[in-house]
Amino acid sequence: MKISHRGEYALKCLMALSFNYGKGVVQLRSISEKEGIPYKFLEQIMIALKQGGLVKSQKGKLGGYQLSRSPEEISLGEVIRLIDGPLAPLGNESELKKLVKERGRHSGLYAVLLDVRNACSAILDKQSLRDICVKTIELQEKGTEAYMYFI
Amino acid sequence: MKISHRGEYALKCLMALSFNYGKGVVQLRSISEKEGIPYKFLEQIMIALKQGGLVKSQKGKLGGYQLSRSPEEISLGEVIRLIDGPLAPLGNESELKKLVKERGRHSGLYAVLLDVRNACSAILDKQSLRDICVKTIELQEKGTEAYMYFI
DNA sequence: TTATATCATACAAATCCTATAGGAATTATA
DNA sequence: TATAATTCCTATAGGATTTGTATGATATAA
Ligand code: FES
Ligand code: FES
Repeated sequence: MKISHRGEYALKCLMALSFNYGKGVVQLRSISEKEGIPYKFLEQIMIALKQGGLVKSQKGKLGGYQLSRSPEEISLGEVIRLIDGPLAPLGNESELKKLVKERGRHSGLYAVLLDVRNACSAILDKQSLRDICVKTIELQEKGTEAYMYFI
Repeated sequence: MKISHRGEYALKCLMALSFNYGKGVVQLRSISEKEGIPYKFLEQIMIALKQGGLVKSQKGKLGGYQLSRSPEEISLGEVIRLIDGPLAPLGNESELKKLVKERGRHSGLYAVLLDVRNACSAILDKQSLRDICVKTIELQEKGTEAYMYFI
């Protein structure tokens, strides 16, 4: 698995929406500027996130985006799969399983790669956007409020 | 991390050399045909593996390649790093560590990505080429000898 | 001398990624 | 109603990366 710029932008943007969950919509312009993400590029990413059911939008003036579920119901794994594909170093879970079962000349190799994909999934499917918020806040120095986004 | 065709070819080729360790050199033509790897592409990959110190070559007629260390002294991690770069979903270990320590707006996110890279490294740096040989043989049906390469 | 292999570089083709552009549709507000 | 601000949608350019081919040089066993 590899996280592209596109994927990193998506994650950062969703973190911004997580910090603002329950406070209405946030506009892309604001996120784009704060995170240094090219505006028109971000627009495309958000369309994908919307089609994937992670965010919902409000059109028109004063429109914007918000999470469509609470941050604790969205895992990192779900985001990364949506934007950058399977969480495996090669192929995907079922493909790797098949290669192992075929018992070919490299089944041992694929078995280890399947272990890797399972280890990655175990972490990324467990960590929710909310967990990341908490972790980030914990990592801040006491007294700093760098994690505050748009309030 | 993502394993490219190039990386997969390298791993398969090194497995062939592992199964033949101690029996002299193996020629690329043979590996290329058996594994379905484009011959001239494989040549390039082998040069990289040689420069990385994983294999040594014998030139001229009856030449070929062999592992420069025993299969148990070469880890999957070392191979993948050499061909496809760092074992992290984003950047590399020291870069991720730095991003976490900076305590920026996304330190929590990078902390989890560092966990992922650590999980991947833990597996791939531990598994040696010999381990893969053993695993592959174990996965074969009794009586089959599909793992036998060039004997 | 010949056949066969590695070594090295250059380059072509295809694919993927990043980013930009232009405009349509929608909505709040003056 | 007019205007401004925003999401929505598609096309496409440019660049980077990956994959593979071509050509020839060099080394060595027979
Ligand atoms: S980071 Fe690629 S599968 Fe784990
Ligand atoms: S497979 Fe990409 S870092 Fe684990």
